[in-house]
Amino acid sequence: MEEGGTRQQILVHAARLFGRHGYHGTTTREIADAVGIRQPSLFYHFSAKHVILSELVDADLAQTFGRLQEARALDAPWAERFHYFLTISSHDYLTLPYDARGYYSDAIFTEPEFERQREEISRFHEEVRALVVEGIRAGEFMDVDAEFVQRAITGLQFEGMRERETNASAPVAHRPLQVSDFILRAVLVDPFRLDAVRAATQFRLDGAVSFSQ
Amino acid sequence: MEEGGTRQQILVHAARLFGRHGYHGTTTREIADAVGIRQPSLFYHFSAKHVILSELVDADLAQTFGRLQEARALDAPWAERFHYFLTISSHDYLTLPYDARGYYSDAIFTEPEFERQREEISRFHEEVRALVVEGIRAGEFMDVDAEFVQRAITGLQFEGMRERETNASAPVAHRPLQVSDFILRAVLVDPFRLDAVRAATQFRLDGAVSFSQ
DNA sequence: ATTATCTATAGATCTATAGATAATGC
DNA sequence: ATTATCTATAGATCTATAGATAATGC
Repeated sequence: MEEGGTRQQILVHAARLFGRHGYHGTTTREIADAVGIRQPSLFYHFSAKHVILSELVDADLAQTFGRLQEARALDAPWAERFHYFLTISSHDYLTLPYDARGYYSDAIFTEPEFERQREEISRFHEEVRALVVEGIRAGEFMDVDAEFVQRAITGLQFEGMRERETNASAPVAHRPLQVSDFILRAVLVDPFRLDAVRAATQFRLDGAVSFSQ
Repeated sequence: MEEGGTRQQILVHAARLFGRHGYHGTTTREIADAVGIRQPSLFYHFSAKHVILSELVDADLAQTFGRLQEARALDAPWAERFHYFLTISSHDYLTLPYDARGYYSDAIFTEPEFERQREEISRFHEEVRALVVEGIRAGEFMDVDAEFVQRAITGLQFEGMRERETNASAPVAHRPLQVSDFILRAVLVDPFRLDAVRAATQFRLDGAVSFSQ
């Protein structure tokens, strides 16, 4: 085997290009040029163009699902679990070698070849909403519309990703905490709990990841 | 003259298709089919495909810029001006005959033929950030990162738009207030001011537009 | 004459396949 | 023999133009 080299380069460059110009706005020739091979050579590594995007999305979803379960399993108030999930998942995709999420903003998942991804994304959103509902039931969150909050998270994370693409010099180090702080402050029954909640997340991440803020 | 009919239909259907499949994911044939004319007949009304998107974006930007200036000119605390702007502009694009914003999510504005739009969007974002900074200076808003807030707004509004497309039965009537409430609560130094701020917006809109909430 | 459509098609892509070629490993 | 590339190209688009046609208005 000893793959890695070219195959990984294709994924990295495809992710960047899909993020910048959309799936349909990126040609297989452009990806190949970026990698430094001829266009047909792509098809030795991937059977079709859509398989490249599928693989990127699958990897991203698997990681994010894992983070969600990790956060849910914490023995802590729902606000802390939610804040932790938002911080760690934002951090994840801001530090990936390629930019996930950039390609989510394309309205690509309406197409039949991405049906599986569409279903998984929808299952993921369901689980995020369930987390919000737990917080509401526990009396920690306002009686917000869970779907709205889930959409707000998606919107914020997409924008965070886009920033990374459009503004290379952006100080992304404290973005993950900004995302989670922003959302928690908007939903907490007692917004002044935020400092303590953030401190708990920072404590959990200490050693593993370091944030400036 | 007596245009209107076909030309307007092209704009409406193109907007819907661009929103659903992206600019590059939509062909001129699909637009024409939706309108009920042959593909080349599009070019009698628009000199090129990109002119259709340009016109849609221009109309949307002009309206939103107008709303921003209307809000800035209010004789009221910055929190109220900001809340009013967010509510009215969200309401605008949720009630348009076609879905603006859907096509913003495509990473289309990196292409040279949309340079003017890119510049105007960037000028618009600058003005939004300026509004946030005024609120911070006045001591009404937390010392948040204005760029982050501006991006949060963009993200939330994109998602609101996407909801409209993917979920036809969604109760969008109260979405505008949800967007503005969510953001204000996240940035207000005193989150408990929100009820009064929202009431001021509702009073301003009374008669003009009606919200359920 | 003007307006709005149509058919036919040029010319430029774009994805994917076929089959050759070179390098490496047994 | 296997792995990874290449050249050449088929076949399917996709945008846009050329020029014909029908309907309306003077």
